[in-house]
Parts: sequence; structure tokens; C-alpha cells
Amino acid sequence: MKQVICICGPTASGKTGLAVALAKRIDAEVVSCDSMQIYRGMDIGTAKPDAAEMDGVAHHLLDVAEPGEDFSVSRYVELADVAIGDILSRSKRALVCGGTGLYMDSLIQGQGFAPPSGNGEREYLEQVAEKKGMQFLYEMLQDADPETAEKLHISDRKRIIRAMEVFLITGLPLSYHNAQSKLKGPKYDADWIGLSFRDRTRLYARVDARVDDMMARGLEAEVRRLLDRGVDPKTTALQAIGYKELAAALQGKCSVEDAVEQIKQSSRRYAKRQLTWFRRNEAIRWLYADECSDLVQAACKVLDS
RNA sequence: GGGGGACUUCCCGAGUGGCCAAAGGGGACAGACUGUAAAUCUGCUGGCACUGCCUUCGGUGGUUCGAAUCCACCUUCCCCCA
Repeated sequence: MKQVICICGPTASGKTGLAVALAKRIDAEVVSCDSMQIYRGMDIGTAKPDAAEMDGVAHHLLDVAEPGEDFSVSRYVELADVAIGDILSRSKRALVCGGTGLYMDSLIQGQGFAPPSGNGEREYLEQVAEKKGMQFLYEMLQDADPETAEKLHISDRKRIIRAMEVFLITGLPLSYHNAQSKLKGPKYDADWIGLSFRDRTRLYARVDARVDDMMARGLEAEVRRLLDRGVDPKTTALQAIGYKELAAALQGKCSVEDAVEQIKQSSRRYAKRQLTWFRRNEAIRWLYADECSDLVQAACKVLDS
């Protein structure tokens, strides 16, 4: 099985720096695993590494889509598979690094995804939800896929719609697809390294400081550029933290100062959610930046063990 | 110096005699998550020996069977007149 290294953890924990340093040490290339760094023109707010930070280490899966373009986990997995294949074919090691847990897990597990709709199934389901209400839609799912329905809360509109969509498109329940996918087992043999802080307040302080830094480096102008270019504020890319808040400020909905506070808070909560996601992965060997003086060495130790 | 107003659980903020450990919102914390994921959804938030008890609504002292709610005085803050 193909061998990869995964570096994950909450935002602002220092993943990028560790990945670059480790890559240089073990002759690896980095495969970014970040749902927002894929967009071109979104650099400051996504903390996308620049040439200096990359320090000569090749990075993949950055700038592969236009803001406004549809993107998804399955597309990410496709592209990342290609990138990893390419890296390994050149006898280098692949270092998957990022904070988008769903993308990373899907990639490593080789998660199969139901085919795209295309026939208006989602639109139809949106309408059902609108006109008949969630209770009705939820009952539809209970009939179609009781197993999934049981796991979902009735307020979980997005997932209920998706589960029903899969059923309408394939005629089979989502739970069945997932079970099938699981049977195949993981696609990669991954060494998992998690990077975090033992003291959460330290992590949050870093998050806040980084937001101030982003503002100092021109995040506001970056957001304005996207809006001027005609990128729809409702698009997925502009739902990114830092972008949605400043877009609102630029549209006069709040002050820039308020937006900045909002960004810090959203970022902290995001970090918290990432921690929740990764914590359930028992394969992760955690490194704590606030109690480890040489993270690269610690990471190498994990890889050797 | 005189007059008026405010002080509620981490924050904002409801509550004007029992149905109040105290609405609602925020934050924090915890969890979920499989083609929008930096998105979306859920739970929880005084203490405990927890179908009950204890401590809490600026402080002290009263009234009352019973007070966050009424009275007196005091602290702090705000506004107005001087």
C-alpha cells in the first residue's frame, strides 16, 4: 500500500512550518489538505504559504480552483491521488498537511462518493424542504434510509437532503454506500502526526495574533479584490473565515473592527471543531508545540517508531 | 450640594411577592459530521449525597407564611440641575 505522512491539527498550530521543515529533512513534497487554500487569489486569509515559507519544498493542491468554482471533497481526493502518485513515482515521500479533516480522512480511507446528481434531485429536495417542511423530508429519509435517518437530527437539513439525494440518484441508501466503501479499507498507509497546543489559551492567542497579522498584511484589500472581480459573496469560497466577515463589512453591514473581532472568534471556534474532528482518530500521534522544543525531531521520532 | 436612574448567574439581557437556579441571546465547553466542511448540525452551562437539598440576583438590615421582585440605609456607576 502507498505510504504517506499526514500532518493535521487546528488552525494556527504551526502545521505549515513543521511540514516544510520535515519535508526538507526527509526529502518529501507537501500535499496541502485545505478546503480554502485551493482557491486562487485567496492567500492572506487562508494563510497559504508563500515562496519564502515553502522554502523550496514543492507544494501541491494549492491554487487549483477559482473562487466561485464548484469544488468538493471528491474532487479534492481525485486531485490529491494524482499528486501523491506523481510524488511517489519520483521516489519522494508525500506529506499530506492541512486542517480539513473531512478531506484528509476521505483521501486516506479512499472514501467512495455517490455519483453527481445533475437531474435536479437536490433542487427538488430543497423545494420539498421549503414547502412541506423538515418533518416531511425527514420522514422520507426514514423510509428510504432508516439507518442514516437515525443518526441525523431533524434540524440537520443539509445532511438529510444529501442522504435523500444519494438515494434518489442511486436507488441505494447512503448508509449502504458508506458501508461498501468501508469494506474496501483504507487506500493509503498513513503515519499520522497531530500538531496542537496542550494549553488551549495559547492556541487561541496565536489564532488572534495571526488574524491581526493578516489584517496588517492586507486581508481587507484581498477581499475587496475578490468582490470587485465579481465573485459572488454567497459562494463557498467567500464563506471562508475572514472573507465572509470582511465582505459584510465592505458591504457596510458592520465596521471593520467588528469584523476583525468576529474573525478571531470564528477562527477560535473553528480550531475547536478541528480538534473535535481529529481527536477521534486514534492513529494520530500528537505533538504539542508548547511543550516541545524541536518539533521536527519529535516528528521524525514518530515516523521511525 | 440637590434631583433622577441603574446594579441579575462568564457577558448581554428578561424577570416587580410564590409557577425562579431564574426566559432569550452570546461566549465557553462537549459532541456529530463522508460531494457546499473555514460549511452545517446537536448537547450542555451555580453546587451537591441530583424526582430532593444547598448557595445565588451590588451590601446590610427589615416587612412577609414566602423576596431577584416591597421598605430603609449604605457602596459603586450613569444622567440632569447647581
